[in-house]
Amino acid sequence: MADIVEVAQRAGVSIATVSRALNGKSASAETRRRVLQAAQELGYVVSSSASSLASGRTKNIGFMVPFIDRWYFTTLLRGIEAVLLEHGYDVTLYNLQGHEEQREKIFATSLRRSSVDGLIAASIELAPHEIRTLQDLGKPVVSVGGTIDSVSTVDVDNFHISRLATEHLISLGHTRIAHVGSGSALGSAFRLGDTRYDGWQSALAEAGLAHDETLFREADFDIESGYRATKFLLAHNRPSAIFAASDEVAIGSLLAARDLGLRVPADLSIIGIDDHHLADFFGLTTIAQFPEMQGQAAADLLLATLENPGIEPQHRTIAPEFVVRASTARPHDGEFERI
Amino acid sequence: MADIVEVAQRAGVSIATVSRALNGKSASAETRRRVLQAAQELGYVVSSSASSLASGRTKNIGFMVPFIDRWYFTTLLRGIEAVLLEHGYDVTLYNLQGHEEQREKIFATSLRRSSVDGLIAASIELAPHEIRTLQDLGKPVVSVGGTIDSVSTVDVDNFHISRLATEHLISLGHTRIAHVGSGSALGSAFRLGDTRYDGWQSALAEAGLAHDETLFREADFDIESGYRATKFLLAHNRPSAIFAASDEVAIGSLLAARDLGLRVPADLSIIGIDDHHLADFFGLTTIAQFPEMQGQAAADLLLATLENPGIEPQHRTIAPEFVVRASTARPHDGEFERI
DNA sequence: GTGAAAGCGCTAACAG
DNA sequence: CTGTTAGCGCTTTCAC
Repeated sequence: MADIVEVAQRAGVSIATVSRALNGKSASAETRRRVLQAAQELGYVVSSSASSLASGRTKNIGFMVPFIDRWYFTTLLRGIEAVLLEHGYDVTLYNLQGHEEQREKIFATSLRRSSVDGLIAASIELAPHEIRTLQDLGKPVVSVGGTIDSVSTVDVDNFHISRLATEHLISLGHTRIAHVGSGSALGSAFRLGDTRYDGWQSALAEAGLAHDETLFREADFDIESGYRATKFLLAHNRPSAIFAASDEVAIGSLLAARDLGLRVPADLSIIGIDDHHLADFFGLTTIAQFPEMQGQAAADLLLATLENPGIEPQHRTIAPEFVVRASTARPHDGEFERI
Repeated sequence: MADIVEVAQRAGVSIATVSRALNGKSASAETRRRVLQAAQELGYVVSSSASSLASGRTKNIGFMVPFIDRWYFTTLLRGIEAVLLEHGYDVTLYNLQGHEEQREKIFATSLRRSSVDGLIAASIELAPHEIRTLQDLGKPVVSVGGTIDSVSTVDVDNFHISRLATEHLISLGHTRIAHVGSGSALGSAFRLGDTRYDGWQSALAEAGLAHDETLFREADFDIESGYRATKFLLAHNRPSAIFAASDEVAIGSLLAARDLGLRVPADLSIIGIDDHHLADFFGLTTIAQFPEMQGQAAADLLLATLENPGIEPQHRTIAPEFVVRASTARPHDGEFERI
């Protein structure tokens, strides 16, 4: 593989000039053209290790997630990738999902051997010493779904979203509105459970609806958990509507309702959060939170910080959007039909 | 961040000795202990770019996928990560899912700036010039779900798996066995569609069942597509059993059957492939193909090649496993009940 | 705008 | 087993 010396010879300039021309630094138009052409002809691509060693920049950013096998994170990743790749960055994945030792290794070694220029951390609850490690890195970090102080953050307003969802149900005339969410299994990874619970409570209180804790049921953020929680709810203290903390949970609710012979939305309204790719298929009313956009925003913020190290941490909130489909209606109103 | 010189001073040895001690090369026990301690005390971690530049090894491997937001790939990734991280490797993701330019950039730049020591490519249909690029890299590649010549490969025997699935249905007494799979949208990315179709045909022929092309219906590898294909099948030429090319497709079939008022398995048996995490929830009989194991095997092969560059390309086939749940039964046999 | 030269922090011979 | 030394291939002053 050709190196910078060959390019310099072919272009008839010094290697310093090649470096500058290729990196968009000062160089005459003609020189730049010749260098570009020589590089092109030789199929030259800069060696990342040499470039990193000399410049301190790796053109690589880390993406840290508590899980990778969930729609939210892979979708986030796609948004991040799209903008980062366009700017010549690769992304290496730090998945905290594995064993505890795997997690320790990531913090103790992977992150510290400075193979990334910055980090995007998604929905992660970090231990104090882990946060210290990140800070000591001295590298820009942007947090998505924000749990890290004094770094740029992109998030959605979960409290607001939950209120929107609950208010939608209230406006339809529901008074027995249940909430399923805030599971414990993800408790240490997500912090949004509580916020969503609070938004639900808040909307209920504002509408003058009595607090009824038996209308809340815990579930992890997946279909199966939503299914079980809903079955319990429906058997014990049947609500006329359910606000599920995610679309996957809501799909579980949908399936549970059907297994019990209830019609949605005639007998039970269901609303989720996400606009998961399955939401359309299941005719689920939901509140879109655009993870891909969140990823793009996070990447943009990181890039901005990389280009302007002195910049203040910024905060970007992605606006949610209501997506009305067929899973919500006025109580006992059968005019809607699922799929 | 401390560098190797500091460690050398603190340990009272030369930097070469530090390097050796840290890399497990020859060094006396006592020296190694002192070096390790000094490094520990200083919080020293080798600079990856310096190390890469000097050694030619990056401790980074690339994982290339046609999509990232599918169960199969994320599960594969988890297997890969587990073994790679343990051996001190990071993994950077090359997702070909984006725009065409994104794909080109990955091949033209990302892969060629030699920031990885090797590559694991999953279920990707590569263009000839892309294969050339990979070969020119001169780096070990292992392919999962194999479409690349002369590199180590791990896969499952899809033909065999399809036969197993179909034979199961035949042994139950079914004679009208449909197949839904082999979608076109993924046609360029996967090659397993055809193989699965062939296995189905083969088992049918061997059992002396007449070929009936109307019992085949195309679907992409997701729930919605499986749902639509099954609805069509059920309306036009109703089979007594369906062999779905993946569990997600099978779940679509399950939902379609229910929406049409059919009971599974009393009125319709359904079998999938994967042992997707939702399979258990839906009571789906399936054939497990263990993507996590596939990932581990791929990583093992890659590591072996990295340690022994001269090694011959190897081929590892992961054995599938039958998982009998509640979605298959003899025709008209109602003794099983879904969930 | 361009070239010469000094590293970036480490690894890998080569001696000893 | 250990120290000395020569790079690895670039980027970045510093002069010109």
